[in-house]
Amino acid sequence: MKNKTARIQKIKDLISGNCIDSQGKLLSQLQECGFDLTQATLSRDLKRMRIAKVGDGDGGYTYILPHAVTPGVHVEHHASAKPQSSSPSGFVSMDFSGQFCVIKTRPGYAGGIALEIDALDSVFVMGTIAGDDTILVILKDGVSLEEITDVLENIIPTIREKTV
Amino acid sequence: MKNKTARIQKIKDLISGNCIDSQGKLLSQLQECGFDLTQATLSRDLKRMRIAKVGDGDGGYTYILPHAVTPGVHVEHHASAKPQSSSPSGFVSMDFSGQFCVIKTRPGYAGGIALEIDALDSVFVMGTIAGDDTILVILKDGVSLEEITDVLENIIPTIREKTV
DNA sequence: TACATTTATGCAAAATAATGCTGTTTTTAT
DNA sequence: ATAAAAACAGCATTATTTTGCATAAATGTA
Repeated sequence: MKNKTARIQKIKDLISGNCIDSQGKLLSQLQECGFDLTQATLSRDLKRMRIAKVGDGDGGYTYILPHAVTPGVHVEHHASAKPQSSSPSGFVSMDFSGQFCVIKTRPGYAGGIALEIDALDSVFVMGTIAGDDTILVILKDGVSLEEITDVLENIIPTIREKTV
Repeated sequence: MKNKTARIQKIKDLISGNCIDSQGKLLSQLQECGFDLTQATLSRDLKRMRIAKVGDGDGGYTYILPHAVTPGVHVEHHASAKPQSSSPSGFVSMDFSGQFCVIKTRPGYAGGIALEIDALDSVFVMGTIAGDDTILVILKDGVSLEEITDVLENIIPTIREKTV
């Protein structure tokens, strides 16, 4: 076996960092990084990792990391030091687009979580508006998904796993 | 064109209700339901809808809607269970601009209608926030008036006549 | 240690999915 | 209303992904 664990980690990095639209491309990048494998193995890795290829809304495709899938529990391999969700147990998912970010919560939690976001007093956030189970976060012009995720991660540690 | 809107809706129903692991199977089911299309068209539909195929954690694959299902109970909407076009009598008007769509309702109806919109689970809608007589629908970047109208028409048949 | 099991992989073939091109239908603009 | 543009969908073909089979590496067991 040729270091599967490191490979898996690298795949995650590549997927989340770049726009990859085929196993062939991903394979090349992995090989450039020194991993020695074939496309068949990669296909099996992706299957196990529940990584999927989806339309990117702009004519192409892109691979994405999984988000809470119904059957079973998703086990994070390198469990590591993620502080346990001390916070908003009401958080459900996050979606980003343009100048906004929409956070879905369990019914009734939106207001509370919005307050926490406001309290962060981030320069990236212009403001929030909360309903019962949805929060609209209005971002400063030009803020990226990466940036806002970094901010929100402070109160929702698991946010990266739930971002659509 | 052979009723694309209905087909799209049916695809969602099938995807969320069953475990489908290939376009071929999905195609068969659609055909059994009376839809006449080819695999090529289906492939394009899935791309536009951002539906993805992922490992199901049990040796197989399954197609999933882009919005992860809320952990816990997942209520499937069968065609029949669709919030009947009770033509929300509370609907008053719709206004569209940029990445938003504002729906005016009769006092007290906003929450209910927003729920119906959420239930559509449309790829075009990031979320909704409802007050007492107004619903703010946050759209995915780039969604057109035409697209969102098609979606909302499912629950508000008369929407085209009331769009500002 | 020696043997049985399980897990990983490569290879090549099979199965699936994506798309270029083209004729139509539907919209939009004039 | 008519022309021009955009959206759809089929067919055939190409590209990509998945998998059966066989082998090797790791793990478990007596």
